[in-house]
Amino acid sequence: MNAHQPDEGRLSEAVLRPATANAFETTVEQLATAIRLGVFVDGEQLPPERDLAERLGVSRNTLRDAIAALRESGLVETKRGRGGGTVVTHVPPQPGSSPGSSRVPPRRGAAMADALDFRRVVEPGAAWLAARQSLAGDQRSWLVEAAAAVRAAPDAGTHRIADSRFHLAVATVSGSPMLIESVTRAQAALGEMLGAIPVLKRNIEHSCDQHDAVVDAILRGDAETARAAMEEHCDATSALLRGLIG
Amino acid sequence: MNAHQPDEGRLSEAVLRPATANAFETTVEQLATAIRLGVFVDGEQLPPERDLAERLGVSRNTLRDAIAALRESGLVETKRGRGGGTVVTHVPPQPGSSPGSSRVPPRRGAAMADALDFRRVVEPGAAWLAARQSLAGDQRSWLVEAAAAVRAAPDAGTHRIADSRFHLAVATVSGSPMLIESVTRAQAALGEMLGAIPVLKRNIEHSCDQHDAVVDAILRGDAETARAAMEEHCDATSALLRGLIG
DNA sequence: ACAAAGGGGTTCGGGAACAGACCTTTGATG
DNA sequence: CATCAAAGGTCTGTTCCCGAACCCCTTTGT
Repeated sequence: MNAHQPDEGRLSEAVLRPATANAFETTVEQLATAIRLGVFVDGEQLPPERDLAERLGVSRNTLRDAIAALRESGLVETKRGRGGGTVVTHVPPQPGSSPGSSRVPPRRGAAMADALDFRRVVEPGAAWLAARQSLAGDQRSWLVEAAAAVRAAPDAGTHRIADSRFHLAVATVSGSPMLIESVTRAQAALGEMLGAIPVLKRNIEHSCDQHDAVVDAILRGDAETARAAMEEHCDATSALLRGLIG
Repeated sequence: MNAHQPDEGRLSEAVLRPATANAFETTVEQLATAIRLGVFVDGEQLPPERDLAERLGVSRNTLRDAIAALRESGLVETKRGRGGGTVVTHVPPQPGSSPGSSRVPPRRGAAMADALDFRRVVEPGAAWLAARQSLAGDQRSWLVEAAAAVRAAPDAGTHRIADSRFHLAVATVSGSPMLIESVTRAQAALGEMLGAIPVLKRNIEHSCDQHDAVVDAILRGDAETARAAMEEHCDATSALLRGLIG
């Protein structure tokens, strides 16, 4: 109300964030996201509970509850005894099988737009930064393989996971933990919607070409081109998604 | 170890984040950061405890403990009764008064580099996005005033706060909550170090000119120029900071 | 056959956070 | 001057979560 400081409440509203939800839900969310993004692939996975709990900064008890929840959702299965453990049994759903695409949650529209904008900033940023790093040999081949895996994906579900893995790989080789987390959050936020994109052969091929362009530029150390290529890529999927929402 | 999936552990290591610290510390950190970044200016501030607690997603009890901690650090003072409340009493420290600049924490080097990289991505991104929004009149004047306030700052401490406020303002008008949070985190991570930059008149003037360039481009809706200007600005302070570390 | 080891499964006490009601101070208002 | 309302201050029962020890299952190696 004071003309001298017209921004009085705005900054505090924008900056003060609602902190953290409870540990159990956070853990479930985190693991479920990791699985859906393909951080853990199908088959035998997941570190022992004691290790995983420590890495997630959560007690083993809480972690176990979270795993139990995942088990009841059919995402994982658990076996006891030596050599046992929790394995991922997630077959990604094929889009189109559940034609609920038109059921756009009323309130989520803003969140979607936010995630798209955010992604459009951080993913090209990660590509740019990655291109400026001097990458080790295994990192270089990792990128190439990740891009190839997307192209080789036989069906829509596999494609979705391979795509996430590619984007996370780019973020990871950028070497900035804060950027990695940001890309993860963007991917997680978009995950559901990206799975709803109708999978046309043309779109996929185009997308793969863009991946290759990104990898190529990163390997050449051409940061500006890497960023531009990733921007193009984000804009393309962004356009598809916005079309779905209307 | 498996040649077929050489990235096995890498992604999970990169993606699984250590979750949350305890609520009390988080709240203290959040409020202290907000104050040091100038979200709450000197004089009378801070919403009533009940409101603030709700906005931070924390119980009033915990919030009160946090405020008590701030009070003992001399950041705020509290008055009871109607019209009372908690007011900010923070005079930002003048750099150079404590010549501990050379005491670079041994382990923090990596975190610093991370924050600088991250900022170099998200701040220009925010400027870019802000330029693409159709801004309301009060938002436009807010930007102009924020930039002017930096120029008008009489001393180093005031300058520091005005600078944060400017960058947060840019992020805010970008309209993306996820970006706002990212910029906040970057500013918070760099806050201490930025305060250690020797304040040469030349640097400050240059910095202000860059601010103006950013605002100008945003107001003109020239996204690419806005981003380029902000990149230049980030690179400039980045160079100064890296010089301090060696 | 047996023991060792590497996993998951279970239990329990203590401490942190929460929700919500209630008390106290103090400026404003009639 | 009396009263009210808007703040901070206090108390209590409950829920969540952690830490750590302990138990049980299964494979592997001798």
